[in-house]
Amino acid sequence: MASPHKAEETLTRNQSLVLGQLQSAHAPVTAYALLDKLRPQGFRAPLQVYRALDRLVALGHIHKLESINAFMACAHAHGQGCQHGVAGFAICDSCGQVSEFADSAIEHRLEEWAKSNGFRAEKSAIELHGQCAACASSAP
Amino acid sequence: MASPHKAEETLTRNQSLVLGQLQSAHAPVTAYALLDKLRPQGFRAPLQVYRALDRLVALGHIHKLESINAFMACAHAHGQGCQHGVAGFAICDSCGQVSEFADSAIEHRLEEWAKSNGFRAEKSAIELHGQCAACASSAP
DNA sequence: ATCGAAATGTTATGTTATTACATACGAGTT
DNA sequence: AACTCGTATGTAATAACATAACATTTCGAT
Repeated sequence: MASPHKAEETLTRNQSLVLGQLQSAHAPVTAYALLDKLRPQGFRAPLQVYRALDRLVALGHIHKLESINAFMACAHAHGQGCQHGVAGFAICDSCGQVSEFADSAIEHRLEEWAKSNGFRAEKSAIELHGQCAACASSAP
Repeated sequence: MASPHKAEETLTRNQSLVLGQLQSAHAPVTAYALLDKLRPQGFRAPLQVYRALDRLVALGHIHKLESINAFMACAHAHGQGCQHGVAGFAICDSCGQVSEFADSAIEHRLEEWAKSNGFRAEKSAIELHGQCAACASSAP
């Protein structure tokens, strides 16, 4: 449930390129936007992006934001097999900025629910929508 | 944040048809599946479904499951403007069954996070994936 | 060197969702 | 009835997101 990822493995060229793009963007990016950004590096088809994304998600390097069909580099350092638990995301519908957060109490409650209902949880998505502090104050 | 919905209003024909389908299905249904089921009633285009879905979500009668692009009738009664808080969903990846749950502790933690970060939350999506009790026991 | 697994490249297609614009319907008014 | 305003509908086209199927290449282990 805590979705630990596999030990650090060397990434392939495509995976590194995609991860690099996501790390330098400081906001979520869609698969097709990544494709466009990587055309200069030889990317030509959606699958090249989706395959890299799948792997990077599995390794825990990036997150998929299900409610906006976009991907973000994980906010936590990934030096040597970091493991962190359930991640939550607060997505600003005005400016697109996303904050990643972790809350062990939430994780705990989800585990409790799963346990008492016999549900074997493997992954989770927790996404808030609204307005970030900056946007909320500029558009009251 | 608790996403209360508007007072009960009479639904239009299209909205009633879509809601009816979702209530009789006891599992999530995609927009295009709804379209196919409603062709006998005269539905011909995706927009007819999407417009009804948008309204039903806004009224709180149904939920969108962001991680599977499907919709479900709200598990709670909707007699006269019921209001319930943040809903969570446990989605079985084996059989497709979904359990809706509410957890005030989780809601509280999300509100805390929003408050301390100045985030004005308007809606939330909490979705677990894994195996339901039945599937977990039959495929250990 | 050669074998097999994993990664990649390529084309086509499937699935989900929206834009843009035209038309119809219902309530309130004159 | 005719008028108008707001909401709901109908329709066509297209945009955006994602995968299937299959051929080819790469690369480590033998």
